[in-house]
Amino acid sequence: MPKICFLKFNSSHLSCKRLHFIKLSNLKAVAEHSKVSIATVSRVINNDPKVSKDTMLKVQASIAALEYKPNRVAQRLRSTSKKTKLLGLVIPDIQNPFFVDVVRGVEDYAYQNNFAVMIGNFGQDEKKEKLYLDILQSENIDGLIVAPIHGKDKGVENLVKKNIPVVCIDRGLTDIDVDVVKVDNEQGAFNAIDHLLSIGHKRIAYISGNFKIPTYIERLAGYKRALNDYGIPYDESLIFARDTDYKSGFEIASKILELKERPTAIFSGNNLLTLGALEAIHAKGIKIPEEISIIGFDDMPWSISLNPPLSAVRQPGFDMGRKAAEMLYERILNPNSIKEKVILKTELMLRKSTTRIE
Amino acid sequence: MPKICFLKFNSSHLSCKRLHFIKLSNLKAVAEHSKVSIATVSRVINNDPKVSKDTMLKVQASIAALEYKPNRVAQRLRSTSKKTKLLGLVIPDIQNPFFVDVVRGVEDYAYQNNFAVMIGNFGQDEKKEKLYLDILQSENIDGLIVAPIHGKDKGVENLVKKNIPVVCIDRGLTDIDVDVVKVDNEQGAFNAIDHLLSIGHKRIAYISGNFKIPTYIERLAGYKRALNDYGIPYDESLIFARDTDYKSGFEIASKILELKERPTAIFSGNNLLTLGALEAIHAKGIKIPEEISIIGFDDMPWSISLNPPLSAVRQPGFDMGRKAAEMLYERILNPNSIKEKVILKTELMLRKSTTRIE
DNA sequence: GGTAAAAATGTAAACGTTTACATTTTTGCC
DNA sequence: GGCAAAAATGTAAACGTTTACATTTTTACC
Repeated sequence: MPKICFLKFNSSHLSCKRLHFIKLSNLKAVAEHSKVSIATVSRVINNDPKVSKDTMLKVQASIAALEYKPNRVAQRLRSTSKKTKLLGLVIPDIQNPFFVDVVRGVEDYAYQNNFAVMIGNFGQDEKKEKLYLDILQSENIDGLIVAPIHGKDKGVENLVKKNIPVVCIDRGLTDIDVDVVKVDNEQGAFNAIDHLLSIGHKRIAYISGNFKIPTYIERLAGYKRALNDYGIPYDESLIFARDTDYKSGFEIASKILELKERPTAIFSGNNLLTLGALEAIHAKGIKIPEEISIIGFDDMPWSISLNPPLSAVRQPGFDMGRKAAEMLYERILNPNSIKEKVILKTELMLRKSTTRIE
Repeated sequence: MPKICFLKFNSSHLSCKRLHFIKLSNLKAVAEHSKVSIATVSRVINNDPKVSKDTMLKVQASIAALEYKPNRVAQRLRSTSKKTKLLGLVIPDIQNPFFVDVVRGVEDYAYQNNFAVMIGNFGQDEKKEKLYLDILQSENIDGLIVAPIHGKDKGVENLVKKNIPVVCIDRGLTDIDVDVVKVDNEQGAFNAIDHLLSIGHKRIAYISGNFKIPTYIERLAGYKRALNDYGIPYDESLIFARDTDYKSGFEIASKILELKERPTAIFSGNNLLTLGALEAIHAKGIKIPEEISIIGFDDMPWSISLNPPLSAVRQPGFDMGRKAAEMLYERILNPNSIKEKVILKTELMLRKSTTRIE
């Protein structure tokens, strides 16, 4: 870590002429300005059909003149559920470019539909996730998009039970019926391992995230299925699971590279793990793909600029976010319809980090 | 773009036993439960000293029993300014890992102080920025952290004029006095160019972001100063500015590489531009650093895993975010104190993407 | 035990909306 | 022009808090 230096200086040319507090205009002000009741103004704002064209125009003029913007807090307080236009989004790790894509997808939809988004990033910390869930509830959100910390996430379960619209992304909930948008993890992992096997690899290490997260269980299943298809016995000593971050990737890969019988390929379970593993491999001066092949789950925009260009299982993060937002909107409008599971396909992006052996 | 397939199926084992609508408890419920007035309950919640120990305990028991959580929306509506615990954060591009770090820094502070954060990502789209500023205002935020779209950002100026606490990050505002946390861009760029010059480069192309953004003007100044120190004339034909994204980086770099008299080094103005430029260079099969050197502004956690490990000017994004949040908190508590500018240092991270020539 | 001051509690009015209901105005028709 | 129905508008009560002020209870002291 670099030393950081805070240079402070104060702007001296300060002409602090008591800022005359500009009061935000409210319904009442508009009502007075256009000489109608606040109810009528409210109706104009909400496009209520039963207001005459004349008054509508008049009120709209006043709104423009006073630069009136409805107070969303009051709106939200008043109208319990519906049309308060606030979404919650709770994700495990905003450093993971995959979730950044998800955020962008959600935000894209939200922006188009005039929703605001309140984001909580819990960094796989269950207490933090709980806090964010509580806060979002107290903020009267219309609905929530969340990647539950694990399959039995009580916090998320509770929201669903309270009938708050919830859409899960990336991972579902095991004990409760809920809308989900996820990826076909099993098939995605299968494709990656299948490819490695097809080019001669037999000892393939798997750097996984924590197996409490359903995603990683599914990916392991794909790994096993591919092995099974090739008649290769499953060797548990090649499976490594810890946290889902850069550091773990680095440390696990370092350990793998020290193994007496070193695997010829690594499959790494997410973005950050892959990047950590790459650093470990480079640090030891081991050549990719000549000495070891690697495929990562999660593609990144700059995968092609890595050393070497990385082969990866691409997940459509943006689409996942956007679809989740769409589904949430549906759910808000229609709280009692049947819950839906949407499974998106992955795509194996073959680049230069894998090679045929033997 | 891969084709995306939506497999839909409905969960059939749906046991939709009319969820008995769990009503969230409110002050009134707690008051009744503990047989005091709502005012007293409110006092307990806000740690008002003038409530007797006995009642406090009694009320706290009721709060626990009913799982009461204060409604933040009502709190925010009622108490104009202060203690509503909501921050706005408006950033230009969440795909840029630098801003992700900033977000993390802000969120880190917010979490510790029980603030919620409402994020808007405007993608250098002025209309979108405007919308987010409006929304956040209507949400009665306590204060705003924002990277203004340019130095004369009217939207942000207006908020400041309305006396809403604002801290600018990454870039300031030219016409108005406001709190700012930024980086010494001029020196950062100077260091990079100085290093390139010191190892013999003379033709150094600069891929910049849009010069309406103050950051890029400052970086250009550093570029010029370094050139000047070495007595090398400034050649405007080596300066390229467009949008601040991956695509621009790719396209500009492609153009640079076609130049009859090709520069021996590239200095690229941000993260995404660098990544785009790298792809362009790799696409043409040009070797870094043998055939061309490159230094980027903005370091990334995985810079070391790029091909080759990238030399870069490191900005402390996390610290910037955290410091901004701290300053905003100060500003909220103390709206009329003197505005502050905090300038953080950059650090030149030398890796393998530059080499001595001649 | 009576008093005044201090401490604890309660009452009710805000905050800026939405909306059921009541009231007024307009319309169409004879 | 008178009438009923339809359309437009207004009134006032909510939503869940905070807080100034009023009231009650406790404390301390003689």
